[in-house]
Amino acid sequence: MFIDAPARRERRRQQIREEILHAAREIFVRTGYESFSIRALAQSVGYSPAAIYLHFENKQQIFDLLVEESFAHLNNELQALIEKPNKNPRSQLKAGLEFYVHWGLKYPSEYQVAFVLRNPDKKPYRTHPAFDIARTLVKRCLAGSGNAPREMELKTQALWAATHGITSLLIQRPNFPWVSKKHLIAQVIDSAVNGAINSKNGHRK
Amino acid sequence: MFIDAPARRERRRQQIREEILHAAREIFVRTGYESFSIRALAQSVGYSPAAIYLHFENKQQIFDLLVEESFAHLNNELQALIEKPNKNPRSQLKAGLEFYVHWGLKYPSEYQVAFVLRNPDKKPYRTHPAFDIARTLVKRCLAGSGNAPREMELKTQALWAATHGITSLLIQRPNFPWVSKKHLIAQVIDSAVNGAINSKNGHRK
DNA sequence: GGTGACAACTGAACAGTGTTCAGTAAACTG
DNA sequence: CAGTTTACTGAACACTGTTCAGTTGTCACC
Repeated sequence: MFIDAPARRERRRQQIREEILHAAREIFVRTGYESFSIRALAQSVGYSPAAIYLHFENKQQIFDLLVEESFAHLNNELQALIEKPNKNPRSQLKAGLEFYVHWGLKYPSEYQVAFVLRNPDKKPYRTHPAFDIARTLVKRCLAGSGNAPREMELKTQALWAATHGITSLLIQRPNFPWVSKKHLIAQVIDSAVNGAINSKNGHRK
Repeated sequence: MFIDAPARRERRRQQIREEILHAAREIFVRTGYESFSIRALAQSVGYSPAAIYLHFENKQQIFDLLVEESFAHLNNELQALIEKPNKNPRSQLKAGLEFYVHWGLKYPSEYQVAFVLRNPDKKPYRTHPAFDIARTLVKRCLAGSGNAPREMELKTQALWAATHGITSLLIQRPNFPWVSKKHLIAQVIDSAVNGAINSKNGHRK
């Protein structure tokens, strides 16, 4: 034998975990997190409901894993976006924020679970990688401007708040008579960025 | 008899409805909407769960009524605030938005039910009175500036988005390491307002 | 005062939900 | 082959929102 049975079993376990998660994601995006049920998940993978709990702690953990995976993708794409060197920091920041909004609209269920559902005091608090990226972008914009770290953090948080606001509203209220989603996103982000980063070379129209 | 029995009964019914709603609000604000249950409500007013359905259509309707009532209060207070004539429109707008945020933080459960929960396509869409107030404030600020109605609407929506963003984040993530809630609210609102209303007499520090 | 109509209310049930646990069956180990 | 470990299930628990047949109490009319 080249691989011992314990390792073989562990591999098999991992395989099943992923199979369950895969099915979970399918149900999750198809029916939304609100009607996602362990029983439906179990049935879709051909297990009894109890079997799910041999592989996962509880329903919340499954949500967390799905969301984490999705946000890892967002993170990668954002990272790639900000590594393009030919753009100035300011428009890179804007592009990043706009990308964030569109990503949220593309994966509304993930976004909702991540940001909209109650998040009780679990964990000391892990900041989202996307937020870290925003912070470095802000720092780039404000490099050599004499801004204190505290102030940069404040501005990053303000940027996030505004961006989150338009994202979550567009997700939650798709049928509100928005005058123009595209212009609205641009308006929110432009205002927030202008308010955070003094537009030395900004020109008001 | 001065009052006929049907009217007497109807009055009694109304009284009970209000008693139930009162108890519902108490549970609602104490335990949050997530753990609000018809059964708990029934027990707290000394009825069987089924009795609740003689007075209300379903759980959602009870939520709706509670939220509506709360927002009516917000609306009144906002209305009073904008009728103070001694302030210029711009700072009135800011004050209104700040008031909105603080109101949301004061009544987080109501705010969540109103804005955070899925709102499927029911009704053609009733805009919130608070939003209407925001619109008139924006119009006041931009009076005689040559802004088209569409543009004013866009700016109002953008203001709302940013304000909602900071409100909902502070509600959902009370334990995030916010650098300063007070400054953060101010930063978000200032940026949004500056971005929406050209600051003729605005001075950057 | 007796009787029928109607309103208010309840007990029990239905169809769900997340989660646990004793017990079984299969797989691996010595 | 016996014994241990692992994977899994059936059934149950404690909930949830909601419905409905049946019971009680109140009122109006004869």
